[in-house]
Amino acid sequence: MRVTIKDVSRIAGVSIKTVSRVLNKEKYVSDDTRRKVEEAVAALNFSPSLAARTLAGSRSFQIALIYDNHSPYYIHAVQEGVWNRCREEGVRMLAQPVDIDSPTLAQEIGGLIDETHVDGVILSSPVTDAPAALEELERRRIRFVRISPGTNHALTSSVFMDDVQAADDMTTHLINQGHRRIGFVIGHPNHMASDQRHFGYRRALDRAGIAYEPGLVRQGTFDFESGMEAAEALLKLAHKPTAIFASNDDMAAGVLSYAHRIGLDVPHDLSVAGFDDTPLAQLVWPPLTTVRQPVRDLAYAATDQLFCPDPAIVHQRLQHELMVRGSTAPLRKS
Amino acid sequence: MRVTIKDVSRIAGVSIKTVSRVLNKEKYVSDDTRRKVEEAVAALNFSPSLAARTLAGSRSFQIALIYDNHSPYYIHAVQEGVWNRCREEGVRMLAQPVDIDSPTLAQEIGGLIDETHVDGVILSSPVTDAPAALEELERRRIRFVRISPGTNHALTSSVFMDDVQAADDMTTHLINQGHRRIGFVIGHPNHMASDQRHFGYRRALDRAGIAYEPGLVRQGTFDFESGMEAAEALLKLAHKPTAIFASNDDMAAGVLSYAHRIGLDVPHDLSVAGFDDTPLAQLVWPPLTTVRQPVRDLAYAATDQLFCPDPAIVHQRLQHELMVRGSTAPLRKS
DNA sequence: CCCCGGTATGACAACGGTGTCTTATTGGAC
DNA sequence: GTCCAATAAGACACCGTTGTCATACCGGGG
Repeated sequence: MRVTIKDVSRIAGVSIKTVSRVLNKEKYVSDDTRRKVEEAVAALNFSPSLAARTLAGSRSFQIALIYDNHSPYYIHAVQEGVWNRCREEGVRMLAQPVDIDSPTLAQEIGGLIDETHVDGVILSSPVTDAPAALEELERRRIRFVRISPGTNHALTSSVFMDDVQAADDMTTHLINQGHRRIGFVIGHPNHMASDQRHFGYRRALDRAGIAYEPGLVRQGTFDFESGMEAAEALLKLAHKPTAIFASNDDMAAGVLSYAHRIGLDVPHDLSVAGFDDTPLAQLVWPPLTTVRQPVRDLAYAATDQLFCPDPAIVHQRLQHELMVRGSTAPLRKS
Repeated sequence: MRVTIKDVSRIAGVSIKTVSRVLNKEKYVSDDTRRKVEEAVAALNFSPSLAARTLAGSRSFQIALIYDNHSPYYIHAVQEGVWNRCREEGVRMLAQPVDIDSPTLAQEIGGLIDETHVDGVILSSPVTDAPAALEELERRRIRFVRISPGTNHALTSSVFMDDVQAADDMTTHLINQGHRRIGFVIGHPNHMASDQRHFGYRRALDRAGIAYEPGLVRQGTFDFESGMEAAEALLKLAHKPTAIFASNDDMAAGVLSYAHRIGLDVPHDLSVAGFDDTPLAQLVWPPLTTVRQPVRDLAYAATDQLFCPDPAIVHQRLQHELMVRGSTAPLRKS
């Protein structure tokens, strides 16, 4: 029924163990033998049983990607990045959604590891900051890499981008266009990134010698709705902002929507900037100036680190990119 | 190091085999023994090795979800549905992205099955219609269920929704609001659903006694850009449509965007309808009237069928839902 | 009282590979 | 020519479960 190493070894005229050696690219196999085995493998279209390899060997050729993020775009990008690196390595990816607030989180992760013997784990934000998850992984002494962790940076290897710098860059972009009154919409309070983006905004203002005005800053929750509300509050001010920087694209879309509704012309009456460069950024009019998070690359780099034989703790920062589109423009001299 | 059945059996004071029986919920275990084993399992926090179960037994407690769809929303919803059903069953889900145009598609799928011994496969559209994939699965005699297949309906079990009826319903909704000149933007030619939605549009017109005008129908490609272009073409007609029905939300957003740019008031000057009910539908102004595809439910139902012990071929149709929002309105008497 | 089917449990091989150890064969340094 | 390290390949146990078969007990019908 199933094709096994035994069949391959028979065809190639060598021992089972030698076939195993070829499969695992071990040293001490003659070129001639290697070729014979490879031909037999191809002829039989043989794929080794992962279950058997896992049971007998010390590797499982599987890693787990654990996530709890409700943005399909983000998850999709992460999966793609991890998957791409896995494919190069001939390793399977187990995608594992979890609920970081679940009281059984540690148990679920522990069970996953015991059942599947995964060789390593990728943690995607915000699971990166769930203490229960981190403790469980530590206890099991399994290697893991975190994508965009918010806390405990020293703990493990991680890859991330600099949210502070990115928000600073965007704010500076607006300042360079002549804006002085720049509104800001803070992200969801649960997200580490929200604080960092807020801080980057302040830092850029400081450097430009512009006073930070709390009245120009509103709390949002990362959704469209909250962007609209923030825009309404900001644009009803007596001394209105000439630009609004929202901490993510959904909220920026909300700002845009409200601005249109009250008849403002974006970008000439009001510049609007977002963050994340989701597809949405190009599905609104005008297309949003925003910050591209290299999510796919982060995921790829994280997986790469997981496969790296050197177990040193490494922190890798990837570069963000300012995507300047139609929603921001130089301040009109009025 | 690792906790095994042996440890459990020692603690519980029974044989290895008996523990196995409890784990697999087999008959012929006394209540007393079962309880003892369950206590030992809990005490040791034992999770059985999937690799060993797979190797020794006839099941692998894993299924594969194979997809090649570039819409993150769709994939995410499918994964969620499949995952939810798997979790109930205590089965792992292997998410496997593929490229349906790859010449090695069959080999990849074959390799996946050989390596992982998955118990079954869920095929998500459009992999559902890749002959190479179907042949390979047939050859391996593995059970699989298809989500929204476009062809070969008789071949295997499947779950789907009625795209024709949904497009018919939406068109009828517009007709009921008094519209007679209804533009239509066809979806990507590679997608089976495109034809069906187009056909549903015609059917509704027919039934209402409205002539089908090819001039009111444009080819699109499911993306924002093509929606804008189609809108431009349609709205430059001497005898303009009063409503435009786009085959998906992205294109509808494009229509909306173009309409705004030329100063039309949606929905009073023009009604716009989409299809799919992606989150985008509520991130544009006004929010889109669209059709909700029950993607998550489809995926859940498909997985349920996969687990169903009865191997009969079943076709299950799930109900769509018309989401009437702000982008459509009764025709203004002018 | 004996036999039998239903219930409850254990012994043991097998699943398909890898880890470890052993053995044989080279080719170069002395 | 001898010795040794490097190279090449095989024998065999073992990984942690499940499938199969054997065994023992129990209660009821003849």
